[in-house]
Amino acid sequence: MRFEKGHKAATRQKIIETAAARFRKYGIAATGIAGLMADAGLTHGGFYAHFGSKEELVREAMEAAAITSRARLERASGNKPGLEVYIRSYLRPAHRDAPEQGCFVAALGAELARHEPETRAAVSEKIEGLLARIAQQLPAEQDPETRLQTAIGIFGVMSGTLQLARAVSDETRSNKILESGIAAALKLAGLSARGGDQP
Amino acid sequence: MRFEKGHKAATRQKIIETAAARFRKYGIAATGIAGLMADAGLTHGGFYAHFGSKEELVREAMEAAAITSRARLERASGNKPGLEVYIRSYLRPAHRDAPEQGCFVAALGAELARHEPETRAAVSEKIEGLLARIAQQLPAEQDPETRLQTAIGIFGVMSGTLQLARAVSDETRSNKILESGIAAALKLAGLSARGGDQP
DNA sequence: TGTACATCAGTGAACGCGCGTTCACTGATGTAC
DNA sequence: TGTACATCAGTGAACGCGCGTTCACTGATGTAC
Repeated sequence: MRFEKGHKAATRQKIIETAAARFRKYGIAATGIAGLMADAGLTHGGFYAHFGSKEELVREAMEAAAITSRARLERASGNKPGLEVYIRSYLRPAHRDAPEQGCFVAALGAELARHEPETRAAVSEKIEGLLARIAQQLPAEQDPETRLQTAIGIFGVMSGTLQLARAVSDETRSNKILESGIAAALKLAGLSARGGDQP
Repeated sequence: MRFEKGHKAATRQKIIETAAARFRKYGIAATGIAGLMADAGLTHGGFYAHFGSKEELVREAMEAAAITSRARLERASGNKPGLEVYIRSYLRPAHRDAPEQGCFVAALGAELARHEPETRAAVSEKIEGLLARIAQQLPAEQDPETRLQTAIGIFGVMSGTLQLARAVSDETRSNKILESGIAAALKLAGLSARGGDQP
């Protein structure tokens, strides 16, 4: 072969990662195959040697993006107050300003809900996994059902306020939204929202 | 004139309302002018007699959609526990299943964040107005700043969990997400989350 | 009251463009002899 | 060690299609005489 072993797999991975970034930055419908492939340093014709369709790439890219989200949470849970670190990291201005490297739910949630059942199923699975992982970070004395319910509220407020912060154009007001999101998420998690008035 | 007085204004309104529905249902990028005009019972050529560009229609349609959101809140605040009625109405399965008539933030939040500054400014204004109105429903003893912060958390969890509920394909799990969203929003609002254990 | 003309909301063909997808081809390398 | 051939990841022209936008035209009505 004229390419070293593993070359094709590496190219495929490159395309997936480029797509995961572009989809989150510009939206899926607004991202074309040709531009995407050019971004990955290739021409558009080669695309179908790697994927059966754009939709198949969407699925792969969302799985890749979900790994990032999972890593973000796992990095945070190394610390003692893992959930608080995760919440604060998620609602940082840096995350708001870099959707291409950020949470795929906040960047594409509404758009993914309109995709094919197969794509939605794959996305659902990733979301449920993330929610379960957040639930694991909650105090163990609560029953699993309650913890999952709390986790849903926490993640809902996180992705919801991140989107609000991205939609609002004035930066000061946007920062205020992020702060309010942190306060709300911490309150739901039963963590101090005001810097130490609870143990 | 060969059309009765007010005919053009009525047509314009028809286009705006059709667009407001289609944008929320299919997304803005995925909605074409021709299909939109056909839906409104017209041909595509007439579009530019009413609007300077698609982007201008987006702005108009979002303002129309915001009026719906505002009406939903105002209808709820006629009742005594207005905010609770609003929260429960927002997180109903019927709202999840009919994005075309629902909240434009949950349906298009992430996509709107990618539009032109002029559009974003118009959308921001609507969002801030909605947040202020929610804040007004909160107990008056709190200072305005705190109430706004709480309102942001409440609306964040509402739109965030509605989107999660739309993204997750299994209906049972989706309903559970809505329930969890209600519980979280009520908790943030200081209202009973478990059916009456607070006054 | 009856005809001629002005108005203008809406029509539909056409514009250049980018979309997702297909396919015959290229050309650098590995293998066979 | 040197040549001939097979491999196959990537190329780029081409497909039909729908996009946003433009524009010459239609035709029903209101107004002028």
